[in-house]
Amino acid sequence: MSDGRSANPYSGENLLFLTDEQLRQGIEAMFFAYRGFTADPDRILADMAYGRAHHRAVHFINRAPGTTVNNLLNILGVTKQSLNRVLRTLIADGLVESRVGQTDKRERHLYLTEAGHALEQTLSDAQRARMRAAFRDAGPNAVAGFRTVLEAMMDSELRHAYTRLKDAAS
Amino acid sequence: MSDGRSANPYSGENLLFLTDEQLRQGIEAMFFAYRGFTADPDRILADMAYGRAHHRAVHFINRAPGTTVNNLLNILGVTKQSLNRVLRTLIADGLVESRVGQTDKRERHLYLTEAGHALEQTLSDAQRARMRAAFRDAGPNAVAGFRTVLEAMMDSELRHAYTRLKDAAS
DNA sequence: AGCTTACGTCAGTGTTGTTGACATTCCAAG
DNA sequence: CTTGGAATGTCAACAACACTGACGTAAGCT
Repeated sequence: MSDGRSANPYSGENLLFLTDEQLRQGIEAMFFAYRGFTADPDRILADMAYGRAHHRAVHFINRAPGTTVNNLLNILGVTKQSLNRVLRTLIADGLVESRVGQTDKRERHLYLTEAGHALEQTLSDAQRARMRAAFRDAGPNAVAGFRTVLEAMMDSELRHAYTRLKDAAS
Repeated sequence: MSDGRSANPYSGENLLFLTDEQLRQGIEAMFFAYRGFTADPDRILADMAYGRAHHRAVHFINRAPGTTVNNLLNILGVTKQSLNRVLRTLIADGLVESRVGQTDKRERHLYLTEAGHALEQTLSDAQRARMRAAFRDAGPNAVAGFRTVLEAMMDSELRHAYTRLKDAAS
């Protein structure tokens, strides 16, 4: 356990927060919390013919309107075939619009329709409500720590994708 | 947004951490971080005939040796048919042992075999390594906040399951 | 004896991931 | 200018893993 890094500001007894038992509790907290995190949208989606994959697609198309399929692929981390099945149903149902690229006609730019925005609102309202309650209960200091740890846990490519989205919103 | 709870210690401009944009960033952080969280075990499991479901089962059997099938069902939040498929392969491959209950012979108590422990070690070593790096980078204060928010995000039943596991380890 | 509980299993279905094959479009080398 | 390769996106088939529903067995409880 003690790796003896002298550059680390937390030394000696303060390293107790890095014991295997602490890490295991962090792992389990992550597991149980993620279940809660997806529970509300999942309940809403269960009534429709959609699943979690549709939610993710709708979320990120709303977040970055006009994004290409390839771009969305990198963010979601699935194969293009997998994403395509989801997009096909969303387009067929009139929730997403796919426009051929102006400069590069190979690209498809994705936009939410009115109905798509409505679904996105419904889903993210539910998810934000839980997040808001958790944030409020925990307080701003805990929220800052929450985000610091999560960012440190991401793969570096995903952290960049996350940062780009974050910065684009400002 | 402003719910005007006077019992809340964070008021006025401090509520900025509860804006929709902040919540959205929390949601995205959760999404990307969870991908990182499962990436390492997934890579290991991909080479075997196992998946994430096997990992979860092995993790919690290791965590609570002798647990019953029903108990595991509640923790994992899947149907018995779903869990059974996983358990059957784990037992057939000699990673998990199922013992008929002493007092109640209807129950099956689950234990990891030597080989089961070996797999659990491999998987949780990989997962803990990432968690440890994230915790160390973020520092103990952030880690405390991380766990506070995650606990607040759980469903209450799951929070109880989580707390029981946590307390049982002390 | 009859009801409930715990567990296992078979059959069928849906979502979501995968690989393989293919069409279209762009671009650059010859 | 043509041709070959790279990039983008679509269609088809398959695997993993969740779900529901129905049924069977053994054991405990009233």
